[in-house]
Amino acid sequence: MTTKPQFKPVDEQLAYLRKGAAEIIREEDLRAKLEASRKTGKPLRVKLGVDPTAPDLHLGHTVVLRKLKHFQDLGHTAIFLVGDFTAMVGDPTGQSETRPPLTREQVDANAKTYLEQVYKILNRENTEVRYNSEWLGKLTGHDMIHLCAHYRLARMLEREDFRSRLAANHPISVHELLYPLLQAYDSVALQADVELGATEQKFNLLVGRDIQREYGQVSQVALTMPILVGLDGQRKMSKSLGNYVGISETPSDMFGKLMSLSDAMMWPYYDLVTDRTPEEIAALADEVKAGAKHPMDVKMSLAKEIIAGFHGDAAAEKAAAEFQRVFRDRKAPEEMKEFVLKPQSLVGVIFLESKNGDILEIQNITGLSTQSEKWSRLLPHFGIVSSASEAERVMKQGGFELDGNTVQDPTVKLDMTRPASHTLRLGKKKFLRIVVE
RNA sequence: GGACGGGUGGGUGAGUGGCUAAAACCAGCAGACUGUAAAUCUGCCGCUCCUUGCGGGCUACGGAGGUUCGAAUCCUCCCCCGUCCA
Repeated sequence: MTTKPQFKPVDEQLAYLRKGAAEIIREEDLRAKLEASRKTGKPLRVKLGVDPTAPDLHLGHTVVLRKLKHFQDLGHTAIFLVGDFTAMVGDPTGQSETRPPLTREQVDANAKTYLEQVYKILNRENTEVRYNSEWLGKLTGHDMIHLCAHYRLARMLEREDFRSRLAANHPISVHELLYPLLQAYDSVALQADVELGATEQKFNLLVGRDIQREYGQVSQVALTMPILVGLDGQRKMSKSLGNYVGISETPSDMFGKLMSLSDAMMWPYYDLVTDRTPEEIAALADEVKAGAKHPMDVKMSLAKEIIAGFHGDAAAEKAAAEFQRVFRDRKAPEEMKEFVLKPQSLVGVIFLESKNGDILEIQNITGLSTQSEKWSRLLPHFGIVSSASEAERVMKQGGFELDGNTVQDPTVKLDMTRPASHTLRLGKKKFLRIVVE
């Protein structure tokens, strides 16, 4: 029953693995490893390490995860490494120079939510999940010194982050120098054949090659994936920049965000977050160029494809239809956040009940039917603006619609005397339904 | 340990006693135009109150005090960052 795993021909595997990759160091090494594994029937050990610091995954994270999945598809061992120990060091990518150390509980919780999301891409059964505290936590002072002795400061400072920070007179803490070494040691502990990472990880991956050699192992292959540019078309996709598409977002949110990509930007997305082959993508691009296809339609296909991967085909179709409805036909979406208003007796208190049952009690709001009440004060409670000032601003600028009519006067009243359903629109994308009972 | 430079709104970064809620740029938001694009144009862009006005109040320039009618700007102490010397 247990037959030796059958690996595809090496050339075929290589072609698949090369797709979308920024760099493979070195490709000959990878070929050699693939050949050896095919001969012995022993799968390659492919490592991808993450910091359990960002529990909300977005498309940017999936680029490299998809590559890990490719290895998995080919029968190799996907090792998903949770850097619970290194999270305390913080990869010095310059973005956030000082990170507060995470507690054990935070790390565990983050790792758990991380994994749940990762399994939307990786095959749960065939994924080896490891935590690097397993071995890093056991290193003695002696071990640490031994590890550090294998690397030179000058080489460490070659790293772009360090170099530029040094040049710009920005602080570098000594412990940050440890990060690449610890990550490299992970590869030793796991006996990794291949390590994946974004291009910004190149330096760290290469340190892994050196350190493995120092510890008497065959150096891993470093495979880097391009960084996915965010929705703004400028900077790397990241949550803090707000230019991201989260993989747990609703289909319609994802759709809207993906459609806001500029036409030029959709091609890298086709490359990095869909399963289309480079040939297919090139053909599509030609058709658009020749005018045979409308860019918007091609972009819609892109959005549908991405969403289908996370939510299924039906949900993707629905999101597409919804998009047409709201933005092409300029109608309100079918589903939106809904609040139920219940005037309480004669006193000036209103209970807002959201659809999912949470009840928000708003004190001192004397009801939209009275003189003094203002929309600008109410809107922040619905969570669609952050402050009353902001709400008032948006209203003043004509970005507020009540039942299809632009309303600029914040004191306009809502008829609370009889039950009704009101649709409210703020800006381009924010909709809300208010039901008066 | 010594000498020097620096810490300003989400970011970069002006501002050396009132005219500064704080230039400029970026990001963000709204409107127009569109294919919800992108680009462009216009406006907004701390919080809050109302009589929505070039209105009132509050908060804000690392922290705590102080000088002054008045401080991001001056003084004292503290914290943090960097450079050079050792």
